[in-house]
Amino acid sequence: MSKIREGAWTDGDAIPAEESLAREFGVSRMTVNRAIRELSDEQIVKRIQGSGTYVAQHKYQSTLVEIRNIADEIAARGHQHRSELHCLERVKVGEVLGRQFGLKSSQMVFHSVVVHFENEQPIQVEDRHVNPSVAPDYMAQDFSSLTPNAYLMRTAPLQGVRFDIEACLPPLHITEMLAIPSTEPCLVLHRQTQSMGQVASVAMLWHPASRYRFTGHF
Amino acid sequence: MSKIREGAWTDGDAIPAEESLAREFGVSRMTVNRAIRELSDEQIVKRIQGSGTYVAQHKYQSTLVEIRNIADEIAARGHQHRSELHCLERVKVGEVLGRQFGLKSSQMVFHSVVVHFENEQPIQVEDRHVNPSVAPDYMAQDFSSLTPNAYLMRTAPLQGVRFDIEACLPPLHITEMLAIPSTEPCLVLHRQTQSMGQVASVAMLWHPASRYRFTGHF
DNA sequence: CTGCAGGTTTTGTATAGACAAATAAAAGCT
DNA sequence: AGCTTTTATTTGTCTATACAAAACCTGCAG
Repeated sequence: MSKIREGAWTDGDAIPAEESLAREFGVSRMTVNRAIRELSDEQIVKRIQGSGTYVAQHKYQSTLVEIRNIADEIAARGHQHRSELHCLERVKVGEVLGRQFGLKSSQMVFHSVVVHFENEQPIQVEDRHVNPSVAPDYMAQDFSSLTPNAYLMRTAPLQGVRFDIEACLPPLHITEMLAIPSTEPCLVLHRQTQSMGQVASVAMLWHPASRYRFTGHF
Repeated sequence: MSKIREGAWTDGDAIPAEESLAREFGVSRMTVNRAIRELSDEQIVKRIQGSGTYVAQHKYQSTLVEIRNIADEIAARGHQHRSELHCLERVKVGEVLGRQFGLKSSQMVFHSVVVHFENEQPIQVEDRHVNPSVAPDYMAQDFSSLTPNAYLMRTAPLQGVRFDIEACLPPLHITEMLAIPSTEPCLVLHRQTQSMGQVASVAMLWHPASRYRFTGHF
């Protein structure tokens, strides 16, 4: 009854009032109310009493690993975020990654390495491979002002995520970027995102054990 | 308006009809309908048109860290589970744990340490403290046949969970129980469960990095 | 006793109307 | 201009009623 907006006006900020929708579709306001309330339960729209209802950007999140910008996460803690681009290139995807992307090992993908700082302390190394057919302009982005994650989120609508978390003793180049001793373990989030029916991105996110943990509740 | 059942008739199978509830509380049937529908959305009750509404057993699970028995998890992989009880005692809760439990540091709690094996390989050290007022018979259980987790799940209805995941270099006694070198990091799940309005249990689950990872998708 | 038909109960959904509560906008005052 | 007060808009909630759909129950026919 009210799935018109799925493809249509997915803006960021406005929806007609209940009464106009009721008149437009020839149903009662209670019916519109319930429909919109259910959309609100699903976090698809946000309602503010006295103001109106606004479409919310879809925030895919699981209890634990919500797909959210590390920059936003740091900002939410009231801290300062900065990132350093260490690498941005086109590479052959290779055998192992190729299987994850569903590509032949000779095909090319984008590869970026970004280090994220929280209050000038390195907190995450983001080693990411991106499917060019999903984000063809990936290489042209300025990743000092926009994180790769944020760019992908806005470019390709997220359809699904697979991830796993493990503890690792990091290789040398990771310890250097994170400025930790080689004996300190890392918490590694391996994340594969899907978009437009393909694997959009495969990322390894390295966090120093002493400065990072995943947390959640329900 | 309809939180009567929280403490009351949590059976397995029956609730008065909407109309009787409406009469009982002096509200309209639509109001009752909405209230019960919301309970149904939360999976607290199950409704069958034409039949009635029945209270459902709660199944708490998150995408990643579903509160599930490690024994079941291992069985689901087609492997064999065995556990060793290393410790079962009453101890003073102390300062730090006391804060988590909301108890005074001099009060007593139960403490158990169990090592879980998958195909005879140690895979988890479960170091758990339990609130006696939630599970007074905890010490009398036979934890070789039933995991502490399984016992708590059946004894105390789960209301909420807080957890975090970190990477740690394990202390010596953990490396011994897991039979790993002292240089191997551990993936540590720290989990606090709530039940009957109190903190029921605080657990630290140690997993060797080489043999365990958390995984999920959505 | 079995099987089918019809009636009853119960949930599902929709409607029009009313008032409360929160926000936003406009008007008025200093 | 800056502030306060009033007004309008919009969502939140509840009500009483009506009919549809599914499951259940009862009685009748064979």
